[in-house]
Amino acid sequence: MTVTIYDVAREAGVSMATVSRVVNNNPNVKPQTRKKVYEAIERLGYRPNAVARGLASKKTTTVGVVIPDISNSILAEIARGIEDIANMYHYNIILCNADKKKEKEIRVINTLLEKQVDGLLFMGGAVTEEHIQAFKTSSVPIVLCATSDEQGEIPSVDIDHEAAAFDAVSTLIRHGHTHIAMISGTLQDPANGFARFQGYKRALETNGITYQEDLVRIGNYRYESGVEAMKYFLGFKNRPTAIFAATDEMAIGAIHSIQDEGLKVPDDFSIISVDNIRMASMVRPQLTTVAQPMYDLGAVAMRLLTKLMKKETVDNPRVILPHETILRLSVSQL
Amino acid sequence: MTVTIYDVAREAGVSMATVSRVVNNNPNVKPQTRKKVYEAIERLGYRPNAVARGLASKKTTTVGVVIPDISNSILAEIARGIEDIANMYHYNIILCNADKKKEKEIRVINTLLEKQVDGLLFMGGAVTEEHIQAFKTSSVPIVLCATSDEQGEIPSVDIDHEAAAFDAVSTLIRHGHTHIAMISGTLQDPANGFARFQGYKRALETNGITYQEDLVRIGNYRYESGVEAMKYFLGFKNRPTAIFAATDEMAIGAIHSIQDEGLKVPDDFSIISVDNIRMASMVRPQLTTVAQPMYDLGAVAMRLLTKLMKKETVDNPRVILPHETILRLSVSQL
DNA sequence: TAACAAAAGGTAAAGGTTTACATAGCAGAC
DNA sequence: GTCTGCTATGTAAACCTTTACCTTTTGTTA
Repeated sequence: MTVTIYDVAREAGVSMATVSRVVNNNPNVKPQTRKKVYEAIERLGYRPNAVARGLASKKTTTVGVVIPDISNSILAEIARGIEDIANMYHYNIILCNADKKKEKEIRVINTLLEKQVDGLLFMGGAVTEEHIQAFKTSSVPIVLCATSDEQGEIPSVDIDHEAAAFDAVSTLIRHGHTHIAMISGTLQDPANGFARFQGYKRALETNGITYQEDLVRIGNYRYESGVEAMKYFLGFKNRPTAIFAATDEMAIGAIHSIQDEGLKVPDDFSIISVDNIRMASMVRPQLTTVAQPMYDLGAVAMRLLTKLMKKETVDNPRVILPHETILRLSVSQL
Repeated sequence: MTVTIYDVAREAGVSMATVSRVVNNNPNVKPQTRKKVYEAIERLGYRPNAVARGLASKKTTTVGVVIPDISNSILAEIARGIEDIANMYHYNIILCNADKKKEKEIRVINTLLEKQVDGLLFMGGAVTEEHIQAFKTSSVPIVLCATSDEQGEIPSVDIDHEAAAFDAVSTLIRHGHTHIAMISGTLQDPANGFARFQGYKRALETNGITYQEDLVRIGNYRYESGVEAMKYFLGFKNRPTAIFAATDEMAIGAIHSIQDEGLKVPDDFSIISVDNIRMASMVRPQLTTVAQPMYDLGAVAMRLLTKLMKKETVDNPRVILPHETILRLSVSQL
């Protein structure tokens, strides 16, 4: 049925070791022999069995990726970066959605380790003590992507969410705004939630603006919650003049909420956010936002992981990628 | 170093076969023995080696997915459907981007088969004779998702793109439009390109409207090419009153092209398209479009594949999922 | 209590590679 | 012609399970 390395060896009149050498490009094979073996492989339609190979060599050339949700456009972009670099280094990707559920995350990490992946790329919500424990049972390297652990024990690649938010709000302030509301994510979420909120607060404080709790509204990162939150601010007698949204999607929701009310962006409200999803420039007015390098986040994380898997020494295992403010049309001088 | 089934067996004072039975939930084990084994597993931190298991059982509980580009939101949504169902049936997914490049597609198919996946889900551009040949060397089932082969030899799950386009254009006609332009994809692409174009033509013909070649503009499915194509139509002395775009993204590009000219949708132009991406309802005016059930496409394809992998008989190996016209605000009566 | 069936557990081979080690062949130095 | 040291090739064990088949134990029935 299945043709094995033995069949090829017999067909080519050599030993199986020689066939193995040919298949693995070991130089110690006479060109003439190599040719015979290739011909036999061709004739029999031999396909090396990567599972057997993995068992014998203890390497699977496969890495596990746990991701909250591949249908999220930001994460999909990161995943593309991961896959491209993985591919470049001849690794394949086993992808697992875990929806930021701790229990599911732990479960897929274990499954992935059972499958003997050569490395693990983890994207998720908070990295808890329980995660760290699961990571510690691993004999293969692990890199955190677009998240990081409190203690900084684990190699990671991320942006500085706090600074990104700080820059966004500072841009608003530089445009003369002082009455600035925020549409935040949940403060339980360390990166997109808490850190971005902290950046907002610090920007206000740095510029001598008093933080007001009622100017912060918690959303769930999605469009609808942006619409919702903005409706709330629209109800104020003393409306803010600018809105900082933790994500582009919520910002776009806010814009439409404003427009549906017959008001204008940026004339009546300036809007800024963090992310720079494709949609940010596919909306009117185009959204001013602090770009996070999504593709690079994935690419750099995967590159780091390849180094770790090859046991190369890495200078800095905790990479912070730069963010960049993209000025478009949703922010104007007050 | 690594703890094996032998170590567990010794620790629990049983044979390795018993450990294997316990791990695989074979009922022929005394509860008491089972408990001893579980305790030994716990004590030693034993983790079954899925690679060895795969070699012995000739099953990897892994399926290969070749996808054009995971960062495309439609495909990411399909992928999510695939992964959810895979997960439900305890399969993992090896994901490979192939960018609709034939050569790359063939290569990853071979890699995936080497990795002994239990099945293959293929999304791509055209399914050529060469693809069919590659599929034929496979001993595991293959399902086409969001594509299909001319000959219909291979199980597949897709929508009827021609009918979807037909319905879209018919909606325009029902609203009184007769001067209808199309922003198409490349006609080399069988599904999103050629089939949708055919649907456009058939709808015109069915309603006694003469097809005019200069009312069709070829784009690349993306926003910018929608903007571009619409600019072209805007240059006409005798402008069309409605636009059918092959994809939502191009339709949104067209809308903005119109708005940037100071004109209005749907007052000056009605716009309709096919897809129903998330963005379609996050844009003003909200886009009327023919929805394709993206998540279900993936989910149903994966479900079909599980049946094939279990050698269950399937009634209909060529599934066409229904599409549905979503009336929103970009189309109005002429 | 004998006889038998079913349940529980054990033994060993098989699965398809890689790889450490051994051997054969051959060129060049002396 | 012998010895040295490569290069080329072969042999066999190891990788960690599953599983077919066999043996022992347990339980049931007459």
